[in-house]
Amino acid sequence: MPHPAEPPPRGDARAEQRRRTEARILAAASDQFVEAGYERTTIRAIAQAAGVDAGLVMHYFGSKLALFEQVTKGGQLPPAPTGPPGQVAEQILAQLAGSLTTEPVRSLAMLRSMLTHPETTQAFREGTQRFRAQLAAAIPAPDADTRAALISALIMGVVMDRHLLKSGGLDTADPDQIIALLRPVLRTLTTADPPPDPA
Amino acid sequence: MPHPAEPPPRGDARAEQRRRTEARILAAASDQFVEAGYERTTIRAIAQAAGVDAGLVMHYFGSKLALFEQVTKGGQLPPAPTGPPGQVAEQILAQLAGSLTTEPVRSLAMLRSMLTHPETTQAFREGTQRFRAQLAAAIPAPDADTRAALISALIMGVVMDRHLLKSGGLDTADPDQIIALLRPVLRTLTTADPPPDPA
DNA sequence: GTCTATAAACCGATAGAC
DNA sequence: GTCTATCGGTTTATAGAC
Repeated sequence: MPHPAEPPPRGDARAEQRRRTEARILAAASDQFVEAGYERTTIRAIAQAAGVDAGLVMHYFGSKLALFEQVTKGGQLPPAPTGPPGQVAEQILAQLAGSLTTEPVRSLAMLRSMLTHPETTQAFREGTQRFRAQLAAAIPAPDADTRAALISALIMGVVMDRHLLKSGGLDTADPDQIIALLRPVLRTLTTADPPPDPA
Repeated sequence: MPHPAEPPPRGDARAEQRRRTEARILAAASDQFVEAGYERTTIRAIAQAAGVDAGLVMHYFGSKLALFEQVTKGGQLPPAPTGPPGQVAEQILAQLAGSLTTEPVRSLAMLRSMLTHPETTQAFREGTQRFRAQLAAAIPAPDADTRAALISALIMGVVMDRHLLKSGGLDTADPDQIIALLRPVLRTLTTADPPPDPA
């Protein structure tokens, strides 16, 4: 990834240095926010972890909230589960399988502060609403809304337990086993009829 | 103290007055902790909501942490899902039905601060582990541990979305509808293997 | 570009008056 | 039993030196 938008003119050591320290601060901030949440994370701790001064962090990002929003920017729920009704379950399972192995840092930062930081609560709420709406549209059932809400809550609980709570249940389990156990569950929730009647 | 939990003998207006204000403070603290979590809740705000001074709150409960522990004391997950393997699903559904309607204040206070307050994280972790162990013992399957962990995560996600996140999905849904939709899900997770899907 | 010094606000907790 | 006054610590954020 050479230069995405603004290619630094050749030999501009200043801008390059700034870009590096800024990235280092951002990485340190991500770790802290994911680990301790918004309130308990301090600018001082971020600066220390990044090897710089606290004033510099403020000078780059303006405020603690702005830095947090930079970290969580784009950390929404996965795009969309649109598709043919029969394949919705498999699409969700594929997305979840990815979430179980590779940790989406932005999403984890949002998840951690979801319950205690008002702005994050609202952001997550809106993301969940969009996710549910699209998912419900792909479920052919009169109570599709509630089904989509349950699937959303299930995914949230699973990801949260595995990556944040680490209670010893899902964080040590095999992802393939989790997916295999959730397959019939998601089939049940995404299809209308409980009795197996393939006609 | 001769009578710790006993009602004041008779005519002891002082003790009665104290008991009342103490209960008022405790109620205000519960509200604040459930609503805003441990970090954002302040002793001053609790005192103001209770109509007393901040110093009095400290004088009664000693510290903010002690007050929080008083609020969350006994706010664990429901006791135990022991029983015959065929009835485990129904027992869980019955417990969950109760959690959906009547709000367990102590549990909600724990849930709110579960991700951001270290002591609460640990307490919830231990409670979850006990719950999972007992549940897994009642599931006749080689991967009972993972099944129990998924059920635990599902319950957590559902209760959290309904009472805390209030994203508009499960908080507005009918409890009976939620239970009905989760019945086949829990049957699937608590029984080893229904006959493979009809092809 | 980076750091030092400091301002301004808020917190939990303590001591003591009434 | 309840409240006033205050201490000591931590926080974000700002202003300016190097």
